[in-house]
Amino acid sequence: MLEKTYQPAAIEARIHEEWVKAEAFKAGRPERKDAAAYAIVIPPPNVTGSLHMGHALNNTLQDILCRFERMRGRDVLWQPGTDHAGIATQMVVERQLMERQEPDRRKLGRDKFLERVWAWKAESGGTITNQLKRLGASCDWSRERFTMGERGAPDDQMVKAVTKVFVDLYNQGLIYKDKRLVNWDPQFQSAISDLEVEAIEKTGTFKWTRGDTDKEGNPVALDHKRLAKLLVKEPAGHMYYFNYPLEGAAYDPDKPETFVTVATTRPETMLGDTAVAVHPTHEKSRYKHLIGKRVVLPLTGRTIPIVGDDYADPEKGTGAVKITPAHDFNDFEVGRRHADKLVAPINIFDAFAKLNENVPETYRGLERFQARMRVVEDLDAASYVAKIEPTTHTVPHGDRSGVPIEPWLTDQWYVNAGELAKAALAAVSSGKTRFVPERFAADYFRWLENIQPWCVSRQLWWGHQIPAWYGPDGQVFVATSQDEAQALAEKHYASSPSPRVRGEGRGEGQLPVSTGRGDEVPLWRDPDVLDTWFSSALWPFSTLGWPESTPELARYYPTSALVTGFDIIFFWVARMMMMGCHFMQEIPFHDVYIHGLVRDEKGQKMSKSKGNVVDPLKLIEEFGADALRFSMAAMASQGSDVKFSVKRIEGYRNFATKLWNAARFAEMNECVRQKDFDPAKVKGTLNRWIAGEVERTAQAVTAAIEAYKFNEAAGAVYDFTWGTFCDWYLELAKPILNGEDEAGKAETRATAAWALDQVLKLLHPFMPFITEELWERVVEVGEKRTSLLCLSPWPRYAGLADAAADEEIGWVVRLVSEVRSVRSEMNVPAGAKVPLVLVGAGRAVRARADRHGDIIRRLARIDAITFEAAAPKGSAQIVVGETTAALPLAGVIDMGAERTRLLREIDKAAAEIRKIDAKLSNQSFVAKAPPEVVEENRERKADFEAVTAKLQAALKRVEAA
RNA sequence: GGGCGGUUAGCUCAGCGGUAGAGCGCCUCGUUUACACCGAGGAUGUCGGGGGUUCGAAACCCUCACCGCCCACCA
Repeated sequence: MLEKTYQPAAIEARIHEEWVKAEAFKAGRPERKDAAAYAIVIPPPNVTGSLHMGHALNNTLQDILCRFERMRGRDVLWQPGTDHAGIATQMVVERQLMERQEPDRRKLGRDKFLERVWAWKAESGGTITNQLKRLGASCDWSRERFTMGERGAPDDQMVKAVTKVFVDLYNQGLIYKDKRLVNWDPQFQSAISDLEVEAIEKTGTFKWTRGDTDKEGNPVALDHKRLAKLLVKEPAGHMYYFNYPLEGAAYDPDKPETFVTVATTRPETMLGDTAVAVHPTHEKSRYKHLIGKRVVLPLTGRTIPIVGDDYADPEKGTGAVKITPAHDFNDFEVGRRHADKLVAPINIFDAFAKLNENVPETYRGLERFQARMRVVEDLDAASYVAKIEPTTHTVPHGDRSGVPIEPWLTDQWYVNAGELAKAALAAVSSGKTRFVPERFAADYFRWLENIQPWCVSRQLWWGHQIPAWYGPDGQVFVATSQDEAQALAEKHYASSPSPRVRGEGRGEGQLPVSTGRGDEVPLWRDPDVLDTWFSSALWPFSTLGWPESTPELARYYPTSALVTGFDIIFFWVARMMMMGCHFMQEIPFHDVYIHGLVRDEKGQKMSKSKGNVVDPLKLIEEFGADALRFSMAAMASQGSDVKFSVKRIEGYRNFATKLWNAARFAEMNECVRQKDFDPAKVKGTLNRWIAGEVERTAQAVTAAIEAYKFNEAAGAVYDFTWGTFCDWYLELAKPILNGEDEAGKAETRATAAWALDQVLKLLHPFMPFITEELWERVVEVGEKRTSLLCLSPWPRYAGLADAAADEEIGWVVRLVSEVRSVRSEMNVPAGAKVPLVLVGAGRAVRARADRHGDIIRRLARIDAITFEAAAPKGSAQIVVGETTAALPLAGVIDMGAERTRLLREIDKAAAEIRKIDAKLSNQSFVAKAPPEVVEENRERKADFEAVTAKLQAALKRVEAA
């Protein structure tokens, strides 16, 4: 006997055990070896992370697809795994060191530090996969992969994949080392990619202009103290105007012909200026006559040229722009164009963004915003500051560190993304890979079409170390292993003169390499690691065994679908497309389904700092995994964000209980499954009707999942389960199940059991635990069922719909509903049984009423049904299609109220008729609208007219009484 | 600056050319043996504003307003 309510906690754990024991989710189950394959690779969560609502949404949707396809008989691989998440994980461990007051990573050294990270991974690495299991994720857990492979195993296949991709791309000229400006994160002291930069808007408040006077007319000096205070609090948000004196002119701030004014939001960078640019030809370019002259760069003693360059916009700032090639992306390009006239870019910062030895001694070692203050003060002291204005501008910040990034000139490794993007673009424009919803393809195109070289080296320790070794002369040897690098180096140095040792290299793990001339040179390995997304980009094929050519790769690649959030289309989807197309010569997936973000009730992004994070595990504990999953599916309408709602989850918990009780009802009424039950062969009207409804629902759910319309699929199965199966079918079945007609009872029991099974199946992708439990516990001809629901076939029916049954049950439902409605409106006590008179019923209606008399009596709380030619006096009257039903309630109800009610009904019908008439009397509607629409309107009008006639008759009776 | 999305019942959202919907909340009633995590009934909308296309617009087009997101060289 089933308990009264569904208790998820214990059941979920046990059901999960059963799935595992049966290896239900294992890809390549022998009985499916001839079935079509269906594969999804999981977006690998951070290995040391824990489940958040975004994961819950993402994995629920994937699991719905996988379970659905598995039930449709396909050989499903849902490939699980985790990501090493370079920066994020390294940050966590560094913070741990700090909190425990242990030596920082630099003091610890690389090896010891990495040991700590691996230890942390070992400690917390299982958390998220266990949480995914709690959610019910039907991954093939035996195939779990980690982007970094096994610890200390350079031969690990996941590591080999990364190394091979790097080496191959290098040998193909698609990876190269370059000295150019990168986004430097001074917090991590690492380069980051363009995508990891977030533009944050800043607005200042400080305002000062040379020549300002106070009330007494005295000039107001720049308040250094106030400025300094402000700069500490908010370093950005101001535009500074500086005068650069013309070389040879006697500088006078009051004589504009003696200087050029430049504007900047980053004053400290002036120490690295190598030019001033003005527009060479534009009519509004007020400085163009100065091209070729030089200005004295204050504070430095250097002079720099004024160059003509289109980049200088006469409409912006002062029309003259200072050029700092080492610290600004545009300036770098300008500097490059005028390299013949300029000194080399002057790098003024070190890795911490403190001023380095390239600036005058007095500024060295200053942190960049202190430097900003000092520079402004010193410039002002010499009257070079023209004005300071508050401005609103966007300042690039590191998305993880949260500090302003500094464009910095360094050597980094780059992937020629422009080249790789070609195939990735073609795959989507040709339709081989499809975005759902389609509009996300536009973002994908826009980004890939304008893609910049991808900086893949990171100055971190946690990650795949770049497989490049350097000789003392800086010669690079890119190789899949140290041995191979040594061999390359030996070959190289055997044929070229012994390199002179330049500097001492970067000193790590130096390897001796024989030159073949009896001496040795040291090799050292590049200490940098690869961007985490570099290894994630290989995920669809690395997890399947690449670079080996494995059976899994042959069977499951390209994968069927990818399910992910829009926030990582660029980071991940586009890069998988690039790498997949390049290395596999084949797209990594056919469909990319993009879902939204999970937000809090107010629509805010969930974040730890806001404290509005909801823990899905808590929700699972409180409401069950099924309720959480169902609410995710029901709220996941295509392309829109999901606003989390506890009420909603609670509602679906109630839904689970409802289902549970429907099963309980079936059990109590001995609705036992019959082995060879055929829904096409049932005789009873009610049973024929529910069979048709099952078919319709199965088709709707199937179509919706196929179209990735998860909310529609969830809605269809919800409505059917609650609104059709529970509210009507089971209620209508009660009189039969309690009745004397043994044959009808037997058929209804069998049909109810069958229909419940279909509900369990249709619901299983959404609510796997409760459905699997009920599948097992509702007995089959007295014996326990041993099959698993998750592997049982998906409902596929055709031809069960029966129009006559639909019509008849529809009539019963409407009659019952109307009677209930009138009773309620007329304040008939809920417990009172009243008689029902069917007025002027023909043979067909009589037969119907006889067939379903028990049902009508029970559900509408009627004591007797009789047939009369006219409604008895003092009746409430109801029009149901062609039938007029009367409730003789003289003395019980207020006939005045009944009159009002009828008038209201008549008004409603009249309003509808007016609307339809307006259409039908419109010539062009009749002429131009599709005939079936016109016909439909005519029918509707006729129906309303018939109803009105009956209502009028009813009204007459009431008024006569 | 460019682009995308949103604005529908008190709240959260579906619907996206042919009769305005759901869940929650609200009101009334209910010990009817599956379920009060329930049942029955009910109220509630000039579908953001303004134009247009169409026989017909919540839906398509234009425009405005507001909200959100993404991209963009911090003069």
